[in-house]
Amino acid sequence: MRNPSSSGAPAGRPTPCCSKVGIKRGPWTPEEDELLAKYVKREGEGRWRTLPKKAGLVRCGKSCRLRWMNYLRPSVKHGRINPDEEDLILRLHRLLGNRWSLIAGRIPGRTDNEIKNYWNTHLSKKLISQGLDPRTHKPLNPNYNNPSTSQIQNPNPSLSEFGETSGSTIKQAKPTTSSEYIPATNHDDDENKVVNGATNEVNWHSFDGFVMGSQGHIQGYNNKEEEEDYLMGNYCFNYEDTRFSSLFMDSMMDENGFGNMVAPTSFDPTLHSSSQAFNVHDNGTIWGDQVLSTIGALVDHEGSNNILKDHYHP
DNA sequence: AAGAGTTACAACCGCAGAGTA
DNA sequence: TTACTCTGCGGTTGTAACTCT
Repeated sequence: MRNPSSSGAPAGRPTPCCSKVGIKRGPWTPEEDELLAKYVKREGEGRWRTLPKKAGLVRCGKSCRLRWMNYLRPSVKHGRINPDEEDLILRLHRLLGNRWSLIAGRIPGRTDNEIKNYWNTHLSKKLISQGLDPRTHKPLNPNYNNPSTSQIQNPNPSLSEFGETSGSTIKQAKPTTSSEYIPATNHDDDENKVVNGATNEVNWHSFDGFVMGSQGHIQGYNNKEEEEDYLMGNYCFNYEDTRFSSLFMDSMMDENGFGNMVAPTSFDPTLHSSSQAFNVHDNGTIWGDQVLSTIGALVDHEGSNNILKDHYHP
């Protein structure tokens, strides 16, 4: 926390906006929070510069906005970041870098500030301890042999980076690149099988390569109808507890982000609303439209890789 | 028990882009 | 086109809380 009694900028630096005489700084009191929350609920967000005076606060607009966005907003989720969220942060960071607002926009209830803090205090150190550069997610030392990852058999390095072993033998989706992509319509193709090593249960990659899972478990069809829908090209994800699985992300990415991306062949968002397409718990994991927007972001981010767009809008 | 060291995170800063007159 | 304001972003700081010695 900053010292509430401190005021003004250090000598030699431009005067910050909050350094005006009489403008309060530092931690917010419950009374201030209440004033701000009441005002924003009544008048809505925006016009931050004039808000403090109207709300009866002795703060600068910037400070008010920050307090609202990062703490008071009803949609802000308080509490520890769970392992699923952590996994998603890692993967999104690998794709997007330090674009905290973009990352936060895809993790419900979490703010960019919170994610940035969590990254700086936890995840960057975690990657370093695994011998990975937290900026690039690549090995700091190419010769580094991380004992915790060296036994992972999965050919996709991103699986092992985050300790995701799950006890299953996972057959990698076809190593397809955007230029190589061939619509996979033959669902008898063993390449799309996922075999659970413990149970011998066989499931199929959804999206012809993506696996939608539940808390790291690999899921297949819930019933015969789903299987038939899938085979008919009408497949729709409607699991009760479908997560934005890390396997799903893995199957979209290689260490460069997109080289292993596989376009869907049987999923058409124009046929299924996103909420129908992905039915996800509200416990901090991803909703359907966010899955789709994430996919969109992945594609938009690179610009050069339009396989999903092309597939949806040929 | 106490001081030193470390961690977590709220809050501040400067900058850049968008919008507007 | 330019100048100005507003908003949002990412980097950084400072301190309360916690852990270690």
